[in-house]
Amino acid sequence: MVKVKKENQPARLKIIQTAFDLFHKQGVNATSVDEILEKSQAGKSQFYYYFKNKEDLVHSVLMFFYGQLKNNELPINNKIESWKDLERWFYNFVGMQKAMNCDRGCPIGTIGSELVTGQDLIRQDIKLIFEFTRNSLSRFFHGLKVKGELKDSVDPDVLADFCFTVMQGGLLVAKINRESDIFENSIQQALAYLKSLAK
Amino acid sequence: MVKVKKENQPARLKIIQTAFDLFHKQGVNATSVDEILEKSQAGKSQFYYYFKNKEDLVHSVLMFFYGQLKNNELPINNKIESWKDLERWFYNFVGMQKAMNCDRGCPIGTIGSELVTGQDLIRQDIKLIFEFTRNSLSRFFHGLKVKGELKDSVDPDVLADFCFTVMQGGLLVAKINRESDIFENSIQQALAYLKSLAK
Amino acid sequence: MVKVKKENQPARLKIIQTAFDLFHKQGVNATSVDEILEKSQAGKSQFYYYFKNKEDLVHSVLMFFYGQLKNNELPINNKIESWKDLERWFYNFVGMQKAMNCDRGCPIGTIGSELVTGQDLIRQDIKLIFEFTRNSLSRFFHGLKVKGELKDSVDPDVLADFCFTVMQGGLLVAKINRESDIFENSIQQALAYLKSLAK
Amino acid sequence: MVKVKKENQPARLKIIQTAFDLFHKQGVNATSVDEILEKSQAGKSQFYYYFKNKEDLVHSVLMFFYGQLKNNELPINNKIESWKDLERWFYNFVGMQKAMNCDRGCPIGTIGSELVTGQDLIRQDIKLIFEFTRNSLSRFFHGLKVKGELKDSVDPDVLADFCFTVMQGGLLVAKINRESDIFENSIQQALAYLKSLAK
DNA sequence: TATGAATGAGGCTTCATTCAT
DNA sequence: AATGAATGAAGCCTCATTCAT
Repeated sequence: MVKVKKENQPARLKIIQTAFDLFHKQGVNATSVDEILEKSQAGKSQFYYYFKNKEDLVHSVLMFFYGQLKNNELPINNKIESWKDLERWFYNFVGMQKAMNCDRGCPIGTIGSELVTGQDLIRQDIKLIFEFTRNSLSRFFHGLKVKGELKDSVDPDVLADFCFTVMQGGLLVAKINRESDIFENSIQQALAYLKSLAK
Repeated sequence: MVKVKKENQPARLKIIQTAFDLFHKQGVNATSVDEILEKSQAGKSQFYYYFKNKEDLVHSVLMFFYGQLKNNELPINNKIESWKDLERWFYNFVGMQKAMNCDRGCPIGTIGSELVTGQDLIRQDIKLIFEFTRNSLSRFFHGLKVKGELKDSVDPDVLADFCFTVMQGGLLVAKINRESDIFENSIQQALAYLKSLAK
Repeated sequence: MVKVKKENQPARLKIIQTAFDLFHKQGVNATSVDEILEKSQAGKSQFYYYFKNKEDLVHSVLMFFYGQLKNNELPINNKIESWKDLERWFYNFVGMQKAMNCDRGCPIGTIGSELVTGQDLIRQDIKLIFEFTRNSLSRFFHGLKVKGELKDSVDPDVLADFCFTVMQGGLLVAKINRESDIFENSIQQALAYLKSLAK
Repeated sequence: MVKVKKENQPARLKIIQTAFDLFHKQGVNATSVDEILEKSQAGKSQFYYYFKNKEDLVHSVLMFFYGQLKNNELPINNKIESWKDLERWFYNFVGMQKAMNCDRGCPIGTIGSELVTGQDLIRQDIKLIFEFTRNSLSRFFHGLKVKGELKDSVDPDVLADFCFTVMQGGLLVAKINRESDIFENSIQQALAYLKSLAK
């Protein structure tokens, strides 16, 4: 049987959560192990007890996020079952960003943006998370199609890609501009388009 | 007679170009001043003769890029005058990315993604570059509208925002995935939408 | 049981003692962290494990000195209880200086001389040390007065200030001249004056 | 015939005056050649045209000061001819220091405090300046003695040393404390003593 | 005289990581 | 399972000085 780690490792969890927040705020490269440990009130050697190295921490952070995503523990609606849900899905990102004064982008995209050739483990982690999200969208459009509520010509997966791209681009641009209007304009156009595909 | 300074500073130029390439490849934080100097074959203190500090270099890199952009010295078509041009504009990014094995994203977006609160100078630089690009798109849609070739309800600026967001999102996602299909799918949908707005 | 930390940090102590000696010899600004580490045989990063930065080291050095001063661990007699003690107190400085070929001044005054606006922590440290020394003198003169052995008109604190000033000036001038005769002449006059105040 | 340099070398003079001010404010070691040049609006190479190196600049600064001192171009009264003059001489230092918020000590003493073994040229320069000052005092006390206004037992040179020491000590302590009361108290005592030697 | 560009050593500090206990 | 101490490479930046013109 698998050990239930989380309950017995509060230090590990705290480190992961702190790291996630700092990575989100300032990226991986700008975040030192020391800063993570200081903010998570953990000792220097706890880190290397729980994680092989910094990259392993990034991996763990992503896996932790992925676990929360799958278990629906995040304030992201990945059960998209109606147009209303899709709208909510989009505007939820805007809302989260505004709640942070448009200071941050997508936590995963931020990490992904720093990827360089060779970081294949982390790349795979992010792809996994991205795919999960795209699948949520995909399922929605597939469902519409099955129900005959979408034009025959459209490919549900392609629509999911489109939504995902607008979301990522919007979050990045809003973070840079510290203003979400471009993001919101883009969402509005994307939704207008998608709805135009309804039958 | 006025001295033309830039032409007489090959070292400065070389540093900027090398830095631009390295920032594009691996981000600002992962690029050390030493690496830039080594790759640009410049002496250690040349750097601080020409630039106040690393941030000033980033600023200079962005201003250099902005200058090239304005002078049409980049392989980016910012004279968008037809739907064909718009398509080319979009697919140009795909092509550039593919030429680098989808190893990199937008050079400017990559720098922007690393921004943290307080880096206002660099933020302004990037906003300037982004605005210039959005203006190119905006002008095109404005032109269409003036000519009566666009539905009355649409706002040209909003369409520009939309295109820009798709471009940024697509570049980021393609870089992370090391594959451009999601980007291409998104472009395809974006173009389909935009053309649907034509009268 | 409470752990006694300082005893377990030989590296930290060694660094402080080495730094004190180098600061005394050549001042703070002329002493590099590297030199301190080399001479104290400590690894490069030991330093920043124990001290926040160079200024923190200066602070620690001064606090260490202050601790020694308070605990009477220095070859400075701060129990001045007789005119003989006062004489010894003065000539002790001459003796110490001569033992170093008049190569150095007051270790604390030397640090103080390099102070610039804004270095308030270190300034306070030095003021603390100076005050402690002036208090030793003050107590002596107060005692005399209480015993009726001092003219009524004199203020014991002012006499302490006077002694302290002569000491600081003498140490500085002797260091610069690499010769203590001016210092000794001044001590002689100071003592003559002070004794003339006795009843 | 000797060339009159000063009139023809405004840059050199400006550098020296700027350097003097910066050395006074923050010491020699904390003052970089670059800072001097920036503040004196001189080009990099003017410096090495006029001065062999930084040490030569310090030497030149001291010689410049010495020249001013000898020519009575400084707000320091070195014509001490009465007890009133002596008082003025002392309190003049207090006044100058207060005018700078007790931020600085003796410009020469500050440089002297940074001296290390081997800097013999500069040491000699400072000794020269100090001697000149002590001579001013000496002459006054000698004069008194000749006139029979001083007790027979006193040595005028020793009294000069005493005054000088109090002045140097006072300036240093006042700079460190950013307050001149200890200095003033010491002057008061010194004057009381000296006057007590009058016949 | 005067200039901007170049040099390279060395400054302070932070990094990710490992060791001994 | 956890600790503080240690490591050394590397980070950014400043220094005094010299060169070519």
